[in-house]
Amino acid sequence: MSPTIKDVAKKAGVSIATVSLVIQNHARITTATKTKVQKAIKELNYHPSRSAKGLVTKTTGNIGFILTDDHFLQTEPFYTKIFLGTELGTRGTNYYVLLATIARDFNIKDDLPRFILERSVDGIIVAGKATPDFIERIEKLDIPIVFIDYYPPSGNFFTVLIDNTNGGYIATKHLIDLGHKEIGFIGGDLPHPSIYDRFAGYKQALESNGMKFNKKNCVIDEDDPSRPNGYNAAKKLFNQNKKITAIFACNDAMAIGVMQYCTDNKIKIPNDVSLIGFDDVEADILLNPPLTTIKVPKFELGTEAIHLIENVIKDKSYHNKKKILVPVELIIRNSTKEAK
Amino acid sequence: MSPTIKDVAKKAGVSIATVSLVIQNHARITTATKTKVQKAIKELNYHPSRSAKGLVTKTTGNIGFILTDDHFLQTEPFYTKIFLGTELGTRGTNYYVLLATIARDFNIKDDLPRFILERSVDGIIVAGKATPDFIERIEKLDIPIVFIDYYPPSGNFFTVLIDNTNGGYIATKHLIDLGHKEIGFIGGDLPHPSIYDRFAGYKQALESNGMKFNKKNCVIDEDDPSRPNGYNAAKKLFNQNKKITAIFACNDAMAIGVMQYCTDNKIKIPNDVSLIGFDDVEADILLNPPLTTIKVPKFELGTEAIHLIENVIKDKSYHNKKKILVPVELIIRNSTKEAK
DNA sequence: TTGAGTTAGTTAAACGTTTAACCTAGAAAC
DNA sequence: GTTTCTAGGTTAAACGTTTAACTAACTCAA
Repeated sequence: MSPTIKDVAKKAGVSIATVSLVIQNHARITTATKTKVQKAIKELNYHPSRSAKGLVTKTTGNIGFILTDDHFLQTEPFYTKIFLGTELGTRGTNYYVLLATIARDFNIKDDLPRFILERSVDGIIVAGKATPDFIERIEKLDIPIVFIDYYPPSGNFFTVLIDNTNGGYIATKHLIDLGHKEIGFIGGDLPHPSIYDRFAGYKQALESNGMKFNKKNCVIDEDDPSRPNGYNAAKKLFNQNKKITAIFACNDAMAIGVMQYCTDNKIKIPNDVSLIGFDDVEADILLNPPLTTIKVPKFELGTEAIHLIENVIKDKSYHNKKKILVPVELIIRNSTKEAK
Repeated sequence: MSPTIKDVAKKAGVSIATVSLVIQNHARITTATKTKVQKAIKELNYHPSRSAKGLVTKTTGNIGFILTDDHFLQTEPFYTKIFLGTELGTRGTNYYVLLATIARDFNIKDDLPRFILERSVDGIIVAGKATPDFIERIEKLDIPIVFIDYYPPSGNFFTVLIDNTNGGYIATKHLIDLGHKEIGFIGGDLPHPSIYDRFAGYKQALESNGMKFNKKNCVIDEDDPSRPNGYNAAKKLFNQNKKITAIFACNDAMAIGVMQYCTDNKIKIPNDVSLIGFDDVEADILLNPPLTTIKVPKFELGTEAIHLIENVIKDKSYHNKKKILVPVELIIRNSTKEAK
C-alpha cells in the first residue's frame, strides 16, 4: 500500500498536521522540522492522495478542455495542437487536463461534457468558437472559464487570442512589399472574430500603405473557411477581378483550396499569382509550392491558457490580464514572389 | 453547494447506504426503492463525489495515456489520433484519460509521468515503442498496462496491434496484381515489430505469388522510418536496382520521402514507378499524386485499448484476449498504376 | 517577576463515499 | 407455534487529507 501522511508523521516524529503544513510550505514551520519532514517524505516516497485532498478542499486538480467535435475530427490538427500545448503547460503545476468534445451546434437540449456534470474539473478551457447556448450554460456554472481563439460576443471573458489583426496586417504588407497592386482577400465565416480581425488587418495594411480597399478584390461570403470553400471563393474572385496578382486567404485551409483551383485552371503559383495563408498548418510544406503563411504558435496558446486559468482558479478576483494576445509571425516560403 | 448522498437519502427517505447500493445497482435493492432513489437523484441533479469514492475504493477513475515526446511533437498526428480514439472510448464509461509524455530515450534516471508517481491512474496505456528501461519500471508497478502499436519483446502483455503482416501482404499483393515484377521495399527501424511484420508481409506476398525475394530490392538499414530517411533509402534502392517499377514503403512518412526523391530526379509517379505507403496519414491526399496506402484505423486502436484496459482493471485475472489485432484496409489512390 | 504577545506545533472535526456486519420482518419448514 | 431462513434494508467504521481552534513554550517590556 502507498504510504500515507500518517506514516510520514510517524517517521518524522511530528503530527500529521505538521506534515500537511510542510507540504503546503506554510510559514508556521521552522526550517528544521521542514527538512526533517521532507526527508521522511522522500525516504518513504510519499505522494499525497488526491482524493483525500479533494474531499476536504473540494477541488479536483483537473482542468477540462472542450472542443467542438468538428475541430476534434478535422484533418488539420490545429486545436489538438493547442490541447497538447495545455498538456505542456501543466508541467510544474499540479493539474491534469481532461479532454471532451461537444457538438458543433450545441443547443439547449444537449448534455454538457461529463466532467462538468460530475464536477470533476476546477476550471474549463474552451477552444474555438462555441454556440451561444453552450456559453450561456457554462457561464452559470460558477467555475473559472478561459476561451482560446474565440471571444464570445456576449461578455467579458478571460481569453487567449491570436493577434489576428496584426497577422492580417503583416500578411498583406508582405504582398504589398513584393510590389503587388491588386491583392485579393478570401474569407469565410466573417462573423467569427478571428476572421473578422484578419480582414481588418488586411484593410488596414492597404490603407496605411496608400492603397484603396476594393470590394471587388474580396470574396467573404463563404460560410466556413474550409478547403472546398477556398476553391469556390477563388473561382468567384477571379471572375470579379481578372487582374488579381496576389491573394491573402484567411486561413491555410482556404489557401489550399485556392491552390487547387489554380492548379486546375493553369494559374501558376507564385509566377502568376502570389498566395499567402494563415495558421501555418502541417501540410503547408508538403504543398507544391510550399505555402507562405502566418505562423500561429499553437502550443503557446495552450500553455498560456493554462497559466491564465491557474491564476483565475487561485484568485477568484483575478483580473490583471483578461485578454492575452499571442503574437504571430510571417513565414515566407515559395508561394509568394515579387510582382512582375 | 452540490447535493451529497445525504441529501438524496433524506429526500428518498432511505439510508445513505441504500442510495450507494442503488447507484451500484446492487441486487439487494427492490425495484420500488430503486426507482424512488433514482427519482431523488434526478430531482436533485446529484452526482457522486469522485474524491469521496476514490478515497474509500482506492481508485481514481483515470487512465493514463503515455506517448514518447517525439511522437507527441511529430508532424503527423498518428499517435495523437489514437489518443483521441481513447477519448471516444471513454464515453459510456466512468473513466477520464490523462495524457503524458516521456523522453524517447527514457532511461533509468528519468522520472515516470506525474500521474504514475502520484498514483492518479487506475491503469496505463502506452502508445508506440518505448525503451526497455521504461517498460521494466512500469512493469513493477502492479497496475494494469495496455500497449498500443508495440509489442515489447520482454514478455506477455496486453496489447492492441495493427495487423501489420496482413497489411504488408495486401500492399505488396496490390503491386503484384498491377503486374509489377521488380518490387522494392523501403524500411527503417527493422527491429520494431510493426516494421518487421510489414516486411514479413511483403516477403510472404512475393513468395506465395511465385516471385522470389531479392535482397537487392530492399533498403532496410535506415534507423528511423522518417521522411528524410525515405529520401535516402530511395536513392540507395535505385542504385541497387535500376529496374525497380514499384515500391512499398513501410510507412507514409518514408513514402513521402521517396516521392520527393522521385520528383527531384524526374522519376514520374505512377508512370515510371508505382508507390504505396502504410498508415494513411492526413497529408496523403494532398500529395501529388495522392498516395495509395494501407489505412490503419487510428481511432479504433484507441477505443479498443480503452475497452481492453477496462476489462483488465475490472478483473485482475482477465486473460481472454491479451492481443487484439485491428484489421487494415487498402486505399487505392493515384500513386500506383499497372506496370508498363 | 509578571503577564502580554508571539511562535511553532498539535488536536480533532470534517469532507462524502463504500461496505462489512448487523438487524428486522415476513416466509417457509416442521 | 416455534424455529430457521431469507430478503431488504441500516449502522457505523474507515479511507487520507485540511484547517480552525487550541496549547505550550518562549520572548520581552515594564
